[in-house]
Amino acid sequence: MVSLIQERSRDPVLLTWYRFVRVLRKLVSQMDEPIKDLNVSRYQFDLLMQVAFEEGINQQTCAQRMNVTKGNITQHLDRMEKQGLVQRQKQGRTNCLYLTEKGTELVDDFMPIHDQRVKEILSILTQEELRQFQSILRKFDRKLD
Amino acid sequence: MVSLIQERSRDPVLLTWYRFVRVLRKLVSQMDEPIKDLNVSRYQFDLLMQVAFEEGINQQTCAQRMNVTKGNITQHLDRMEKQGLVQRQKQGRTNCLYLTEKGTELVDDFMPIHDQRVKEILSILTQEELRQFQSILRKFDRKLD
DNA sequence: AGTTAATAGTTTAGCGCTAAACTTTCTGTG
DNA sequence: CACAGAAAGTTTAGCGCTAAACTATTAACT
Repeated sequence: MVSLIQERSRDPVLLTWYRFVRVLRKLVSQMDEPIKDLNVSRYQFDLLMQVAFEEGINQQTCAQRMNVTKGNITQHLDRMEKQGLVQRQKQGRTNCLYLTEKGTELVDDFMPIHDQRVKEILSILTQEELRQFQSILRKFDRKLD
Repeated sequence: MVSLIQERSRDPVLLTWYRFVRVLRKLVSQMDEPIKDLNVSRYQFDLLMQVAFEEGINQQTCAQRMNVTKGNITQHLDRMEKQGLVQRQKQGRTNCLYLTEKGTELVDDFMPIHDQRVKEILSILTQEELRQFQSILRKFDRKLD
């Protein structure tokens, strides 16, 4: 048994998988750092960006675009509404979402920092590697539907 | 402002980032599926694999190898010990971890299925792409320390 | 119009994870 | 030897996420 497990631990495909999981965890936590200072998480910021991109968007659409459940959106909005970043406007059964002034300010201030951070991390790849990376991700993306 | 945001939404580097985050979420949830049937999560299974790989390993080492906090390991072990999959053996201030019979059985039964699943997902990449992917991940891995 | 379906949102229980404060045990140095 | 500090584990508060059951509104069909 032991030898089987040790053999397994040298399998390049499995090693790639574990590295993938590990790298993502690191990447995401790196991304979170600068946002913590503003008392807004990366997830909340992404949500804010959705609303900034399309004012009046509803929660369902947000959930679909961010690939999360609508329950999750509800929870984040609860907190963000309390923080005065965003507003729900009930229209029948749907909620239309709008940025408050404070929310708009935060997006304006932080978007460049956020983007800079992403680019800084991805800048370790060459043009060619970035192209390869995109193509690989697209493949996964298509496969996993 | 709107035009700036819309311009941003076409930036290839940012698009790559968002795709990366999205793809990982999908990949991880795919990986979880077959494990759910056995009442063991992927994380618990990975932990089980650590113990199988090195019987008598301690929690701290597990935490380091899995890139998680030791508090997290404590929590998982609590549940897994209740399920009778693993045993703690206190030795001074450290806990030595051992698989129970049930735990060993689960590893034996499930390891091939788990590995098959990983390989199936990664098999959409060509040899060349897998090589590229590994090299890209290694770069991130080194950068993020 | 009245009943059935689907759709939007909320709630709740629970897993996964962290950070930070807290025991307990082990060094190491004067 | 004693006492400071490091190291291993535990606890707790809290965020991020899901699934599933729930409410409320709208659509659709006869």
